[in-house]
Amino acid sequence: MNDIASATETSAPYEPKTLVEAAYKRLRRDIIEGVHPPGEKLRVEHLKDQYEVGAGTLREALQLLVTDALVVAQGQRGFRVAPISIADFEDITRTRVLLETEALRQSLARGDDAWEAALVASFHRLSRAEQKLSEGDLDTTEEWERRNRAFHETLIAACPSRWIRHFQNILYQQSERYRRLSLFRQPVARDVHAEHQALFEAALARDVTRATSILSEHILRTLDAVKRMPIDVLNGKPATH
Amino acid sequence: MNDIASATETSAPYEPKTLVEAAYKRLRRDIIEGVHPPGEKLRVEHLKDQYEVGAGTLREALQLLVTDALVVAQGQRGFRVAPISIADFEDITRTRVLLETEALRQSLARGDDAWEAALVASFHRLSRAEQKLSEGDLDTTEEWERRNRAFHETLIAACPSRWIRHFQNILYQQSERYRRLSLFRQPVARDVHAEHQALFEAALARDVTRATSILSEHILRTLDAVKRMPIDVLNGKPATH
DNA sequence: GTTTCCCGAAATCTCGAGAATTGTTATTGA
DNA sequence: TCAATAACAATTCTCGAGATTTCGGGAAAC
Repeated sequence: MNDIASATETSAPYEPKTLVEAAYKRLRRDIIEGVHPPGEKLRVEHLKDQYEVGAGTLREALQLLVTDALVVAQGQRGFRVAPISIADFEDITRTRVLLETEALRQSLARGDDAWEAALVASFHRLSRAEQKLSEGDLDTTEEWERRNRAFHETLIAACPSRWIRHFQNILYQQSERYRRLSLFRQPVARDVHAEHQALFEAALARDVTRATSILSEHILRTLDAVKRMPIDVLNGKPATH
Repeated sequence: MNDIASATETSAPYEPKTLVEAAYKRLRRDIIEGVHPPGEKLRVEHLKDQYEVGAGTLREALQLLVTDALVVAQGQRGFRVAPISIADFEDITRTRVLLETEALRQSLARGDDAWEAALVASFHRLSRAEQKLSEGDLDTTEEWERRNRAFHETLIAACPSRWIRHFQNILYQQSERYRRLSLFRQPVARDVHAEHQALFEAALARDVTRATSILSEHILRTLDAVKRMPIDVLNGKPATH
């Protein structure tokens, strides 16, 4: 089978069988979480010690990250963490709406009983995490991340288009980076659970118009949060400065 | 600036400054043109001689091709030319319609005088090539390829979304591979020029509905051609067998 | 006749060192 | 004091060789 985006696939707990992939995953995580802030120069000589691999191996991992547009390679001047900007995030968000609503449309048209069951299950898991979060248990933030992503993935899981899902994965990854970088300023806020609940019910009812409408606004709402980001973050400074 | 897709950008005559990029470009071309048929195993040891680079260098070039989904990397079992299938091409085509019509919509809404001028120019160049082609001059096929792509790129050039254009580039590349592989059976056919003419006029008139409609059908029509491909091509055999 | 196991060959993956390019600093001259 | 040039240092890019893993054929066992 033509397994597009095996590199960015996250649904299956894929076990990295090579050092390149292992380094790739660790690097990707560190970039998304802001350990390597936007614009930072990624020197191979320094990073190969930190990630405990050879120089050539790390280079390949960096090339893979260019795929996800998390790293940019400049001619003969090495690698750099992809810069960020409000315009870019706006682009990401609007394109995400375009793709994700189409995916949802197709998913609602094709989803069978098994899909419905999976949706109920993942919504339940997400609800539990959101409940704990609202009770002040901040340790579950990490877990909520995963369940949130899982819920959104399940929503469009019945979409038969591998390409749409592939592109959607890349964009989700990108927006996640922006969201992480803006988190410390805009903690959780919003009644996200209510939005998820409405989305879930509309999906189960196969109300395409309503579901896509809710999903659009759900995604677009994150735009405001990021637009209020402090400027120094956009310039690639570390979040703590 | 966040230069997404520097690897797949083709509009600017980007000069490869590193051996990796040079090998990447040559390999990509050979894969699209069918020199390396779908499913073929890409052995580093053999290819490094053919492309006159080191083993590590070629590995990096192959990793870059994974980005474009022209090559798939399997765990510890090396690289392979991405397989093809009718289902995959159908997916590619429909997703292309989704993205390219949206891009055209935005482009028509934003295109200024300079864009109009560029569109007139590229359409003129394309028309000339199509005229020569209809006169039986088969040497211009290569040139027609470029001008056809240029025309379609100019159409959506005023679309401000880098991400949509990025994804569109990838999909265009993919569909080009399918088209090349099916060429020997379905040479040129269709009155492509008439379609281009109608598309051009609708775009100049800023008739969004008409333009997107024509573009959709224009893209979808290639589906039929590929669906009539001989089966052995789909199985990854060389086109000459 | 079919399956299983084992071993050799081939290919992949990984690493460190050398050549080429870029960015910086110091020196010279006006 | 400032601009231009030249040498230096740092980093990137490239290459070939060694360790690990996978693939294929053949013999033995059931």
